[in-house]
Amino acid sequence: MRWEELDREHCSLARTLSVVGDRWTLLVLRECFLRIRRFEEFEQRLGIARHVLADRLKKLTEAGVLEKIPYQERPRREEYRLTEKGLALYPALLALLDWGDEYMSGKKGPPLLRRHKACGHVAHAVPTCSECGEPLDARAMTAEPGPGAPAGFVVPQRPSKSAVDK
Amino acid sequence: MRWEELDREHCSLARTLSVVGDRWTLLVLRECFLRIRRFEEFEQRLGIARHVLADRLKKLTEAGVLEKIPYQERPRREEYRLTEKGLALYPALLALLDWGDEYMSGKKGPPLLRRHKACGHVAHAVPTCSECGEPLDARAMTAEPGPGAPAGFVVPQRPSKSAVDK
DNA sequence: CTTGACAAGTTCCCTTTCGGAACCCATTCT
DNA sequence: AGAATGGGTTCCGAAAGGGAACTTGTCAAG
Repeated sequence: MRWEELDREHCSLARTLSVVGDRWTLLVLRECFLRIRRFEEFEQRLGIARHVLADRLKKLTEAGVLEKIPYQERPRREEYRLTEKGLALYPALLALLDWGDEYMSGKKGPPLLRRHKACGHVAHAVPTCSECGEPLDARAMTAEPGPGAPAGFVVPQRPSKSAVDK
Repeated sequence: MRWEELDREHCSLARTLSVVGDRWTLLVLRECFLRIRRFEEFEQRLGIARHVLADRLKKLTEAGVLEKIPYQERPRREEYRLTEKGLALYPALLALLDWGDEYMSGKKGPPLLRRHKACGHVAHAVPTCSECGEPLDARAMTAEPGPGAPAGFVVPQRPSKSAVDK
């Protein structure tokens, strides 16, 4: 399977990854959420090769995650800003960040803390059920085919037949 | 910046991406959460080149996200299972999945629905504040240096100086 | 008028990684 | 003995990435 085929997969994760599932893309988005908007700023902060940066910004723009907004004419210069679609990636970034804080920090602890403006506490994100509000974990959900499922789609429900689930 | 340098970055997102920030790795993890555990199963379901799969499984195992568990001796065969550290990636996968459902589904809607066992409803994840329980979005948080911050670390707080924030 | 600076790319070359297919190896089945 | 099974490794050509130099449009300084 190639990159270009990913977005035709019948899987929302695969489709998401066709947009953001790349080495640099999520780091570019991290910068966007930190209010970085200009080509040179991205380049200097990330140490990314310029043509790779140009490619990622172009793809993110085409995907509707970023938009180019002119901030001056003559010479025309544009900066990149998150769209609504891009802002909606925040929960995903936050979840990855929280995992890194928890499992990848050194002895000293996480390098960056996030404080919830509304309550004033240093906080992390807890995924909760949109319907009942209870916290969710890996085993709290079951999968089932949805309206966009291809014909004959099967959701694997059990471990490999000869394996005994612990 | 190269791959190998990513895990030395003072950023939890970069460190997380040094483990899972690759084209295939998150798809391998998707399969893990669907209870796929064996080399051949991963290969057939993903259509990934075998040596790339071997490499990703090795790296995930070394990172402590998966562990190899023997399911038979003579010949010795092992399968890959999520560790606690791996299971803790569920919120991140779920957030990416939900974003894909929302923004990348075709007209027909998402291909796979997730039902919350506890309440019985089809649901998605809502990130909420660990301290006050309110839902979080992109602008609800501020960043500040934490205990693991490098000396002289600066959190960008404002847009580029000449830009007017909309 | 020429030179320089700036921002945002683009081009070039060389190295690394990937996709696809073939091959390997220990063990069991027929 | 020969084929099958599971989990890899090896090889090749193609694609992507790293790094540096070059381009373009415009203004400001000398």
